[in-house]
Amino acid sequence: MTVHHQSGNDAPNKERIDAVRAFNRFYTRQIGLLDEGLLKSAFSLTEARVLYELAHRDGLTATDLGRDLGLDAGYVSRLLKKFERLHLISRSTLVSDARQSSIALTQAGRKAFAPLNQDSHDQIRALLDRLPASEQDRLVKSMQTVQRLLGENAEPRIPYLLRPLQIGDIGWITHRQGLLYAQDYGWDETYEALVAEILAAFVKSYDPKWERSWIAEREGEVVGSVFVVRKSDQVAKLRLLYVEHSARGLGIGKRLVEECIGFARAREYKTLTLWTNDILAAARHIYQAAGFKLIEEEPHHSFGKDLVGQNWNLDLLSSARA
Amino acid sequence: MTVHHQSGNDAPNKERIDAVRAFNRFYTRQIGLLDEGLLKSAFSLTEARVLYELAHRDGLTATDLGRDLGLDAGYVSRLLKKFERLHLISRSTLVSDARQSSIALTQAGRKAFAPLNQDSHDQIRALLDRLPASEQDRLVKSMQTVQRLLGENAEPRIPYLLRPLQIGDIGWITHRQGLLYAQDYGWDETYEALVAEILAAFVKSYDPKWERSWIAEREGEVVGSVFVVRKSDQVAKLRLLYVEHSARGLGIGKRLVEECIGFARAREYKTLTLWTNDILAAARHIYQAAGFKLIEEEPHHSFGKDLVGQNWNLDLLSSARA
DNA sequence: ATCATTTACTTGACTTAGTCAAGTATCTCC
DNA sequence: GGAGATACTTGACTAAGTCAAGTAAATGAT
Repeated sequence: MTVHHQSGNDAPNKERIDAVRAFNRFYTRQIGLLDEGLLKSAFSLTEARVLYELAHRDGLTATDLGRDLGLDAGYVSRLLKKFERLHLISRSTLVSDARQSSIALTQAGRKAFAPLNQDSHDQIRALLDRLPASEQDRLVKSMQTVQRLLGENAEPRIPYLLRPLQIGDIGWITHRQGLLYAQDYGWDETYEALVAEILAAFVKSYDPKWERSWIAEREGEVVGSVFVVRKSDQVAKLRLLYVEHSARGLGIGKRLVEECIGFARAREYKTLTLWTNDILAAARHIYQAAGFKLIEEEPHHSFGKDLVGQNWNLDLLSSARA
Repeated sequence: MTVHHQSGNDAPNKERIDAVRAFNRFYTRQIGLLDEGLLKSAFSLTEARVLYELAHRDGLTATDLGRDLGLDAGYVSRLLKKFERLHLISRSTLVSDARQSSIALTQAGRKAFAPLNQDSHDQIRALLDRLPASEQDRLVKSMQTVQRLLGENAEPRIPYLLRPLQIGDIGWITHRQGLLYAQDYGWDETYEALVAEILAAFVKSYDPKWERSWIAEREGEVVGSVFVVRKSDQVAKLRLLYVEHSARGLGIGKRLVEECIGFARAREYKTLTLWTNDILAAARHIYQAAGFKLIEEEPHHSFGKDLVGQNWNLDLLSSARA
């Protein structure tokens, strides 16, 4: 929870490295324990891993197996030969490449794999059973985070999605904005309080016909948000736009602002206005690109800093539609 | 972020089990990859693990090693014999038990272990280097969560600690209270908004001489909090007491209330008052035990529910000191 | 079209890491 | 003082995996 200003230095420090090493030792042992429980079967651990892959993916070749499980090619060859002898798999030479064949479990293969699979399933179930549901969720979430961060960094299928406000969001957004602006610009706790105040008022006086919020979610995590509130019949105000560092470059900020403009236009507001500070350069670029014009600037002392506040307006009547 | 009401059913569902199994497969491979990189050394993987243990812990016996690393006793015996032959370890029979001996790395042993250790360190460093610092932190945090949840559930050395408010806390507390009361009692988003409003006001008008907050932290995570605000010269008000489910039973609620009482007494308030709802039984027990008296009850409709609000007072002059 | 190179897989020969069971010395608990 | 447990050792063994050499097919450069 320590707030440290952005250092710009991403070098992994010793504590982090040691923590990862400690986890590796821990999990080596953990996997060892789980594997012990499965050793009574007729198959070795590696054989079971191969069967698992075959049961869950189609059209694998010997090379695929070796690569994905980290096995020696010769060893894979022998394993497959053994499986073939036991009629657990069938191979069909690929038409595209006569050297390779596509390997599939036979009916007998599936039957042999089933108890193995069940044992492993039961074992993990027993492991989870020791924890209450909320902790099970935390465990799974943490594992997925580890996997995503260490994995091939494949971009998620859906880069992000927008959804309306849910319970827990306004606290979360307050928390993140409070920390973010403290880290990036050294703002003090009064900014977080301001966010809390604005969001509390938004919920309390929420008028669904004239006001709206968008939460950007990525892989189940909130990575940005924006709010539109009614100032008058004619004027809507865009508030509290933010995007997490980790989700920048995906066009989320632009998209959020576009949603606001579209909503304001649909509700036939004449003007969309917003207040921001000149140091927030990334946001300013988005506003400018969307057609907002700077109306006035004024220095002020807030959040423990000397800042320059800016009011920007978008004329919804004259501005061209996207 | 889905809010589901407490089901009371902790049975691990299929998705969770599958997610854990997926993680195990992933990490088996991950460890395999890391191990490959270390195989050029003169020591086998298991030998390296044994050396690591010996380098980091004192007074180990052969049995300790076998148990902690999951190795066969005979195999450990042979490994140690080999290390002894190479003068990497020395054994000294325990005075308490002539069958066992305490094993320690010799100077030569440390020297042999150093490059292994460095390689492993460098490898993890390279792994982390691919991630920005913020993601490195998330990785480490997630790993620690996994380790804690799957580990021996050893109670942390320090069960919890109290600290003052920091940036990010009020948002976090709003988030957690919003979700907690939605899950447990079905309260709607207006409760979260109320929390946000109260906390925003607390920060904005904070008077350090007369007001205070306590955040309970456990293993780096916020697990509870309470606030005392000034109502008048004579009267202080305790607000927003909560403790996470995962941290209940540690006496944190009681301790937080005691801190409030101690503070109110030290500031020579005459009365400590609080408002709560009758369904919050756990909190009520704490207040009663601390000497609070129920002053009045009143039904009200808030947070989407019919509730019974209660005002409780503690007379700080007449009540006995703890 | 041809030939060198690479890739996919196979096979024989081998080693290593680990298991199992039987045995000795010592300790613990009645 | 003796039955049983524990800490380690040792001999006999084998499953698991490696390495290198080889074949057949595909690929890429001329």
